[in-house]
Amino acid sequence: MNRVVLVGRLTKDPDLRYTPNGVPVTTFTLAVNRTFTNQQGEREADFINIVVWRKSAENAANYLKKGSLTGVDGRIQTRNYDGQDGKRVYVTEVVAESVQFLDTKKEQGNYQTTNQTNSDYPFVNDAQSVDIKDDDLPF
Amino acid sequence: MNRVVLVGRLTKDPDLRYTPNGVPVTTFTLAVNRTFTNQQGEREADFINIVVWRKSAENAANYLKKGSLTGVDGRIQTRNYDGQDGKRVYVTEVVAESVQFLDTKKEQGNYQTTNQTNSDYPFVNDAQSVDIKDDDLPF
Amino acid sequence: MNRVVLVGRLTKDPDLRYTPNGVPVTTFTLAVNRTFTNQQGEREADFINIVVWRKSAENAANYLKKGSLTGVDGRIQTRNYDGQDGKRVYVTEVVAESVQFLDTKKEQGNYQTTNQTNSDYPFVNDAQSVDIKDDDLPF
Amino acid sequence: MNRVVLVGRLTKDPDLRYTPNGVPVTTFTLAVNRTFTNQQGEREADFINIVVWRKSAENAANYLKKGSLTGVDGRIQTRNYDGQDGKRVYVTEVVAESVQFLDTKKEQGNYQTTNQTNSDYPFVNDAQSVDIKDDDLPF
DNA sequence: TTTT
DNA sequence: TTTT
Repeated sequence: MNRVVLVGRLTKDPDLRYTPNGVPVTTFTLAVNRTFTNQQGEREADFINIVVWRKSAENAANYLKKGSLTGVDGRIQTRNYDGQDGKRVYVTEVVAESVQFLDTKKEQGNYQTTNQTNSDYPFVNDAQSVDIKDDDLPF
Repeated sequence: MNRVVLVGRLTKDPDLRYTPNGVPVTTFTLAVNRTFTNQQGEREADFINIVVWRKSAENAANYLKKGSLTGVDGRIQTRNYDGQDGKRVYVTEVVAESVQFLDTKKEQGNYQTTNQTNSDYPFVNDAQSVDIKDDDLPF
Repeated sequence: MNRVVLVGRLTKDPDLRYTPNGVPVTTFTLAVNRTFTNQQGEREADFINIVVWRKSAENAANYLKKGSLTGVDGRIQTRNYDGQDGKRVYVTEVVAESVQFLDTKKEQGNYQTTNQTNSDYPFVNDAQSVDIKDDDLPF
Repeated sequence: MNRVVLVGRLTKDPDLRYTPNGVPVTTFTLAVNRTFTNQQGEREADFINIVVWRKSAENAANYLKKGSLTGVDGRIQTRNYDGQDGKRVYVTEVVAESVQFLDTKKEQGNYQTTNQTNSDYPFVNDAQSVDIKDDDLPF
């Protein structure tokens, strides 16, 4: 059981790339405002890295931009790789299964489904079946 | 909106500490098994760092140990601090609002509530009202 | 563990009432659009009844209206009572712990915390400590 | 956005049926203990109806029984039909996308994915693509 | 640095 | 009894 739901705004425009096998992957950071204030009475935010695969990746890249109010439904993923300085780098990010565009009049959503092979299927998802090379991911 | 629900097992015994003002804080890592297998047909896990505050921190330290099946309901928090090598360190972790012990017969739960001041309350929570010094946190 | 997160639109203006002891309670129905289409290629919705207590109830009544895009974080509650025709009526609804207004520029949120006694506290919540008489609830 | 996560115990053995087109569907009720107590100091539960489709339906029927500790990840669905007394009946239930068996040593999970047609796929899901006749559902 |  |  690993479930995450977030609503926040993109800190920058989304970043669409392709894996060596041509699978689209979009990354962006969501700023999610906290519901409480800190000692100084300020409302802070958490900055959460999001990864979206396949058709949803292309939709996110097309419809989202810096500042877009966005809902994300997905799961937390951890991975690690060797940094350029030789030390191990640990990454925690959210793999989106669904991205909802909340700024538009019709708040259109994109759903993906897990481990999909048949890609002419309308709701495509997750792409854990695809090799994720660390350097394909911009985070 | 920032919501996380996890079920997994502790990778080690939990670690209970106290802030300078005496607030209990427990940390542990949850291994959450994935529902799908990788290229080699193996089932992998995500390793997610959890922070629990106040009464729930003490309960978690008392009732959980390495391997305990545990449910966590909380939110993702990001923070950063200057590492000993001078580079900025970015941390993503889950602040638990509720921890449920799933191994025991009665799967007893602990609920905390946010920004609580009155601590003789049975379900105490979150402690964002408390100064969190980075070096109080073991992650 | 009982967690619900929804984003949808109010089907009507919210309904604010008070319990006999003067506790505010607001109810409304959220239309949550599905991510998939039915046999006829239409996109349907689920219509989910929401209950909000205390300070958040008053905020919801002030800031929300028919059509407002709204996020809800809460839990599923079931209860039953004897209907006027003598048969038992079973109700399933969502008790909101947090309501987020997604239409406004600052998408202001309201957080409540559970079983709160001290009510001059900024984030008040849930009111399970309060007697809920069935006929105080409009559903 | 419509997400539900529950952990609870089956109130009875699960009920496996098949739609006219042969699609397996299992239903059961989860008793989810509340984290707080009522006026009398008792800990109550919510009783939530769950619907599981396809492969997960068969797995749930095989592995779960009355009392099984079970995690459910899914979405709230509302529907209505004409009751035998001529009045409209309104139903709120949770359609499970994933069911996790928490009693077993390996807490095996079952994942489904949405709107799947190709059923030799390992993680099959949701079956909203399938006609749901109201009288196929025991609730 | 990882659990069953 | 349903929203955009």
